[in-house]
Amino acid sequence: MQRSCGRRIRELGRRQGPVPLTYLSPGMGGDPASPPGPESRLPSCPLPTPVLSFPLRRPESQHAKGCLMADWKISALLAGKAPVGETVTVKGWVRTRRDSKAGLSFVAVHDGTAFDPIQVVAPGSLPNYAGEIQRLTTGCAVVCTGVLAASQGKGQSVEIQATNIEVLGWVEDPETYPVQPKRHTMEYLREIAHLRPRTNTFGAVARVRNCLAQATHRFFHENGFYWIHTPIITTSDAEGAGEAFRISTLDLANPPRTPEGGIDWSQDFFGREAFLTVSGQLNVEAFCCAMTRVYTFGPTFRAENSNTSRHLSEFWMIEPEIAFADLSDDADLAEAYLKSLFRAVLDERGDDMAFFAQHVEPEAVSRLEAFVDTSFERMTYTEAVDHLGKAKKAFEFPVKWGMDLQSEHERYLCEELCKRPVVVMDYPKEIKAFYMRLNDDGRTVAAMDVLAPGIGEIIGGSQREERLEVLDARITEMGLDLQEYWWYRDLRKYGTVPHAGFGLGFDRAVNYVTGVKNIRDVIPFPRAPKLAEF
RNA sequence: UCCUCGGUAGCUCAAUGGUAGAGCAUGCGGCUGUUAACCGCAGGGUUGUAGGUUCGAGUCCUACCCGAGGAGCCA
Repeated sequence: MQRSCGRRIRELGRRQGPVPLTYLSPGMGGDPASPPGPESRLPSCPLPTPVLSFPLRRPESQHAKGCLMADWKISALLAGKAPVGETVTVKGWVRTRRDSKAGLSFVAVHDGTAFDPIQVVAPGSLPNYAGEIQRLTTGCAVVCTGVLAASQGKGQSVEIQATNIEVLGWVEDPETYPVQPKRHTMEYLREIAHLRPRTNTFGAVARVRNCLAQATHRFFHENGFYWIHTPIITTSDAEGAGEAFRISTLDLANPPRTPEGGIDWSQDFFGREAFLTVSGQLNVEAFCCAMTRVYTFGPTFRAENSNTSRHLSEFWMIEPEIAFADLSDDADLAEAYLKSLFRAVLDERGDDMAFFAQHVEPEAVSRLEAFVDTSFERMTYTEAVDHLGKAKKAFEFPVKWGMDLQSEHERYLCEELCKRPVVVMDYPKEIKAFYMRLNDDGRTVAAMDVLAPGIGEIIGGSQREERLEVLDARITEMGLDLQEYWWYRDLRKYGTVPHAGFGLGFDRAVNYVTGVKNIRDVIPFPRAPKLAEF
């Protein structure tokens, strides 16, 4: 069933015709326009080589050149991609060293390509054994060459019988090297954000995060979406999505003034006030109303003084937008997308997920498996309020129609009442943004929140108001300036169509998948109030 | 930003208002195809910061800084 990349590209080029509102899972391939079957499956191209070198070199080609060694990814060696007896070289960092005075040392080396390190057996006969090998400590950078062998000990299938170990980088003061081969708290690791990628926990988080990002692009690509690079800098601060960071090149100590005494922004870099984006949605709607299926995936900035385990000042958001679609289509998309993400992690990062299940969150794997197999519960806001009113649980805040749901209410719905992800739809218009489509009842809008057990609101979305006169009324009603939205309103003047979309907090998705509780521990270098050291 | 709890060795944590300690890590020695190895010895401290109460403060009080949990804002 393996197919060449070239043939696959030709086949993709042939695809035409309508794309129905059904969603494929990444890796499953398949053309929705044709009946499902083996022929429609398009396996993704296998990664071409287990070696780490770039440009890519296969071990065989090196042999052909008379070279006896090749650089291997540790993940490939642990996966049995190299034959026992092969001479291999790995490059990485020491996790632990255990000595045997009988004349050998065991060095666990990791290179970030897999959760597990590989065991390098260093015999006492190495010329630098006493001088260097026995001085190796956690964190040293090494190049190890030797013969791949079936392990004599327990705990690993293969190991490297070293014939040469070169130490490239020493740890200059092992006593104060912050990463020790022991359990560290996440709070401590956060203070050494430049070194925490070397820990097994954060390495696993980084690989899972990458897997989710790749799976995101794969899902949208395979379903006919275009990735739109919406701007980071915006001149609109009235998007209703929270406080924005101002950007300016004016001299803060001595800014130009208007006659009235205010700051004269017309002399600033962009000739007007400018901010970091709080959402790419409004911009991506312009491309949606031209290209049908689009999405953004990039950083987003909020200047809120939020000190919680769920908020960052700089975070990554994914915002798909689909034309000729309503709220129900939007919910379908959210469900298909989330399931494809989690399926990818289960398929591709079993080693890391096993670690999370063992040490971080016992349910990490089982709840993802359940997630991809069960459909989301769906209910209207009005039904949700009903359920909450009948709940035997005592809430700190009373439930009343018209009020926004509190965290405790959302948790009850998905964790206790339904025990699965829940999509709550059709909220009172007073508590939602101006661009959400007014329902026929006149008092609710076509908004939805996806609530996931253990993480809360992971997706917020809506059908957009495509009727100009209704949109204008909502903008005015909420005290906003019509003129500020002139180009957004143009989209309704010229060939308007029903469309919908949502925003997924990417970092929150990583929280959910890994079971890591704090959002500051699933992003490489977190930014939050009073936190921008690295 | 609000409420609650916390900050002691490189890390994780003990210590009734009365001599600051353990495990791990590090160094040295011992032992072993080891598995966060194990055994022995050693070094390692302005108890978050600044004040205050007291004969005496890690411990009590005040302010500030930092962290955690919860809340608000939201993704």
